[in-house]
Amino acid sequence: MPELPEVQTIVDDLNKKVHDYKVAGFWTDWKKAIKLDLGRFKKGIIGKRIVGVDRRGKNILAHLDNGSIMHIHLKMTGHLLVKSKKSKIKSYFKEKVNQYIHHIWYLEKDKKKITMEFSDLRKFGKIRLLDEKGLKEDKELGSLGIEPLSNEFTLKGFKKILELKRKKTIRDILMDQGLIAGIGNIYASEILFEAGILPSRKAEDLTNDEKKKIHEKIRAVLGKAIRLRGTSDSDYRDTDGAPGGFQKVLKVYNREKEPCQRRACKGVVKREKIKQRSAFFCEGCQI
DNA sequence: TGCAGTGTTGCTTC
DNA sequence: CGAAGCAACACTGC
Repeated sequence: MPELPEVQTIVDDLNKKVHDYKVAGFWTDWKKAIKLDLGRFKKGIIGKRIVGVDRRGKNILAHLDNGSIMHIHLKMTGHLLVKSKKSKIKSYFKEKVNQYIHHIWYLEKDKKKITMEFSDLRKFGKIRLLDEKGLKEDKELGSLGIEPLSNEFTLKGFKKILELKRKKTIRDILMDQGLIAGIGNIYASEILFEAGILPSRKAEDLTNDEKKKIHEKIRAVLGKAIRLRGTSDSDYRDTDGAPGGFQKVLKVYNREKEPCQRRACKGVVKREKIKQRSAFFCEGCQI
């Protein structure tokens, strides 16, 4: 399940792999994922060059040379794989990812031909096409909150969010895309563990020191996860089909009943359903 | 065998 | 307005 670090890894790789490539063709067997008429979508992308890729929260934005933007959301099980004749498909990659490819972009630069393939087991992923104006006015992207790794995400700004949503739990706030963009279940769990704060704590009950700690850990955990190329706890893969590395250093997420990894803590990792979703935390050292 | 669980987000309902 | 529940899917695990 790609969250900010996974999407950032994909974006960085795409900038290396598909930059300046022209869309020569597009194939799909799951039209439902494309949020406009297929003919219009194809017409809008074919013949256009990809001039850059970036992201907003968990959303991938591929900019084309006519100013329009392909907006891709991988949702829970989406992968973007870039393949050339030369690229070696690793064995762990064949197991799963390949059989769920529902969309293929055929890309060309000079004589080089590659593909970008969207694998999506559960078919929740979606693809949109926006023009420059549409991007600015877009309701969906426009409603996203602050980028937690940007310079604008100051402690002061974070405190303001907590003040605004004082009745909500810190976990809900971290995962609310309209407040802070890009954090999902995995990183919310890990951030709160590192900060030593229980997910059920209400924003209004946090001390200044605790707020500062959480703010610090948001940036530290996301930063470290990007350096490790994301978390492949279940099925995330990068554009080579390779897993990330952060799952090896997860402290609480999906580690129910394991002893807490913090030195001197005799606690055990708990899993609790909070609003239909599992929260992972250590009873011993998160307060 | 069968059914709950899984996670992201938008839509519906109250 | 906000919160809660559910649907969009398909596979895993108990």
